[in-house]
Amino acid sequence: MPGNTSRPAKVTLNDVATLAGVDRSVVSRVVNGDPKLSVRPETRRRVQETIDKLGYRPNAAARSLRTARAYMYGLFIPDFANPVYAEIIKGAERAAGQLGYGLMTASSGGVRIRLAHYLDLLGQGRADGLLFAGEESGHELEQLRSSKVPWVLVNRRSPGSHRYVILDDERGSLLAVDHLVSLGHRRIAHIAGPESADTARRRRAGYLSAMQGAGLSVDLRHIAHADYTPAGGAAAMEHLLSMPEPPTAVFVANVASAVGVLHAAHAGGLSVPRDLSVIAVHDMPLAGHLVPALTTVRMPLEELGRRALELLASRPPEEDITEVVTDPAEVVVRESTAPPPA
Amino acid sequence: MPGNTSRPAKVTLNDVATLAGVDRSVVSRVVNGDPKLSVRPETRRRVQETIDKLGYRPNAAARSLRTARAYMYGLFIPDFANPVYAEIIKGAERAAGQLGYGLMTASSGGVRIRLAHYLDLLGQGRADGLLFAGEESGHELEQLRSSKVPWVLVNRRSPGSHRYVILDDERGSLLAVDHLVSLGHRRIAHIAGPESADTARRRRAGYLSAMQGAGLSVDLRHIAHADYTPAGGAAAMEHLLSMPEPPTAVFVANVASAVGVLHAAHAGGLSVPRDLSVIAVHDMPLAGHLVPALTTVRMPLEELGRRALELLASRPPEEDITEVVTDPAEVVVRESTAPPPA
DNA sequence: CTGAAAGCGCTTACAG
DNA sequence: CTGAAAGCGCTTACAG
Repeated sequence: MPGNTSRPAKVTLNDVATLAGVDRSVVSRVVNGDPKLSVRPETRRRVQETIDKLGYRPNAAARSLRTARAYMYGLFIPDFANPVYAEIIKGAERAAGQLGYGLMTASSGGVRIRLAHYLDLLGQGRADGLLFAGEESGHELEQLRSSKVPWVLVNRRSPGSHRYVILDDERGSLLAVDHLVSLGHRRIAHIAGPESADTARRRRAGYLSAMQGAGLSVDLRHIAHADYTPAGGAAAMEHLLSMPEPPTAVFVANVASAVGVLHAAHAGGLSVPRDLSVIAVHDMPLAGHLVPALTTVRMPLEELGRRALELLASRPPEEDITEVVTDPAEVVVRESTAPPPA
Repeated sequence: MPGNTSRPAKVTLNDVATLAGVDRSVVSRVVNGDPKLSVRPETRRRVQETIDKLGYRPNAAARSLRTARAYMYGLFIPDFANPVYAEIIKGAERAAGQLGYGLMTASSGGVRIRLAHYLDLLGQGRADGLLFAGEESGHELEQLRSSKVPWVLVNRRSPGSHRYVILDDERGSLLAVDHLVSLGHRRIAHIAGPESADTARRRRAGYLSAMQGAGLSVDLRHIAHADYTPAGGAAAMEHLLSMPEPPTAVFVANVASAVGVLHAAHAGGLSVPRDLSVIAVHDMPLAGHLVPALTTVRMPLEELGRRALELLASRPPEEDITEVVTDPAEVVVRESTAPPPA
C-alpha cells in the first residue's frame, strides 16, 4: 500500500508482544499496571521500551468492548453561551482527566431532539456516566431515568431524585443580603430566576430568611422573577422601577440578568450605585468590567463540577448522592454597591 | 443475579436474531440499512419489530472495533468562558448530529497537559477527526500534526497549514469601518486582538484597507493591541485616551474587549456615544444589554462551526481545505455609535 | 434471499 | 514467572 510511509500503520498489542518477545497478555498487564503481574524487571523494561519505540496506544474500542466500560463521562449543559457553566466544565474536565477518563460535553440546548440523540449515543455504551447541569424539563429527566447510564444532577435538585450535587445557594444569598444591609439598605428587592429553576428557589429562600434575620420586612412586590438572561433582568428591573416606592438595592440571582439590570437602571435615569445598589450571584471576569463594575458573590463553581464528577465516578448508581458544596463563597466588592441615598 | 428486574440486561444482536428467527448478519444489515440486502418485506418487518420490542441498541465499542471508526468527532476550544465559541459549538453539534455522529467538545484551556490528555484519547481511536478552534501555540499544533487523526482549524489559519475554515474577517472590518465613516467619523482607532492571533491580523488588515478605501489616513498610534478579554480592552482604551488627539470612534476586534473599552471610557469621563463611538466584531445577546448597548458586526459563527465539521467529515485527510465562510454578515446598530462631536 | 465464518484488538481467569 | 485460549458484539465478503 503506497503512502503509508508518512502515516504509520496502526500498532497493536500483538506487534509489541512479537517485537518484545513476550505474550500479548504480558504487554497488556504492563500497560495496565496489573499489580498481580510478577515479571522480571528486565522483561518489564524491554516491554516498556518496545511500547515507546513503536508508539503503541491501546485501542479504546477493543478495550471498551472487552471491559464493558467506555472510560468516558458525559456532561450536559443547557447552553454554552451561559458563562456560569464554563467553570463547572473546567472542574469536571479536571476530575475526569485525573481518573484517566475523557469528558464529552454537549449542550441539550432546550432542543429536545439533540438530547435524545445524545442519550442514544449513551445507550450505545459510549459513556459510563452522565452529569446533567442546569434546568431541564421533566420530560428530559424522564428520558434520563429510563436510560441505563448512571447520572448525577449538577447545580439542581429535582422532585423525587436523590442524586445531586448543589451549591449552598442559601448561604450565597445570605452573604449578598448581609452586604447590602451592612451598607445601610433596608428596602432590598430581589430579582429571582425562573420559578421553575431549583437554584432560583433556593436563592429566593435564602433572600427571604436573610431579610428576616436582619429584621427587615419584605414587600412581596419587591420580588421579581426573570429568566437567567440579560433581557429578563432588564424587564424585571423596569418593573421594579415603576413601583411607587422603589427599592434602594437589588439582589440579582445571576450575573447574566444583572447585565440587563444595569442597562435598565441606566435607561431609567438611575445612577448605580448612587441611586441604586446592585449585587449578583456568581463571579466571572465579565462582572469586573461592566458599567459600573458589578459587586458579586463568588461561588465555588469549579469545585462543584469537580465534586460532581468524582461522586459520579465513585458511588454506585443506586446509592443516593445529596451533597452541598459550600466553600469557598465570598462577596467580591466592586463599584455597584454603596450606602443608600440619604 | 438479583436486582436485574429493574435494570434490563444488555440486548445484543444475537438476542434479536434468535428471537426473530434470522441470522445475526441479517439483523446487522437491517439496522444499518444495507442497500445490498434483499430481504422479504415481512422478514424485515419482523426484525424491526423485534429490535423495538427488545430495545436493542448497537454496541458502539463493538461497532468501532469492527469498522475502525469511532462515529465521534472532537472539538477543541481554548476556553468555554468565551461566548464566541458557543455559536461555533452549536453549528458543529448540529452538523455532527445530522451525520449520526457525536461531538466531544473539550477545552484545551491553555493548559497543555489537558490537550495532551485528549490527544492521547484521540490516539486511541476515540474520534474520527478533530476541529481545532481558537489560538494555540505552535507546540500544540505540532502535537496535532503528529497525531494520526484528521483535523481542521476553525476560525484560524496557521503557517504551513492548508486545512482551515475561517470567516471573512476583512469584510467584517469593512462593514464596521464603513458604518463609522458613514456617521461622519474620520479619526477612527482600532483595538486589535493579540498580534499572535490570526483573526486579529485579518481584522487589522481589513481595518487598514477599509480606512484607505474611505480615503482616511491611519495614525499608527491609533492601533492598540489587546488580548481578547475585558481587561485587555480596558487597558488599550486607557492608552488611546491618553493620546494628544484621541479618536472619535473605536473599532474593537471583539466583544469581550469591548466590554472593557466601555468600562474604561466611562471611567475616563467619556460618554458613549456622545464623545466616543464604539463598534465591535461578533454579535451576542450580551452586547444588546451593555451600557450603552453595543453596536456590533454580526458574523456567521454557527455556520462556521457547521461548515468546518462537514468538511472534516467529507474531505479526505490529505486534501487541502481553505474555505472562507462569508454570509451572513451585517452591522447591528445599537446605542454605542453616533456622529462625532461637533 | 439468507446463513456461516472470520476477525477487529483487547483482557483475564486459568494452566503450566 | 509466562503463555494459550476464550470471548466481548459487531460487520462483511463469501458461499449457497
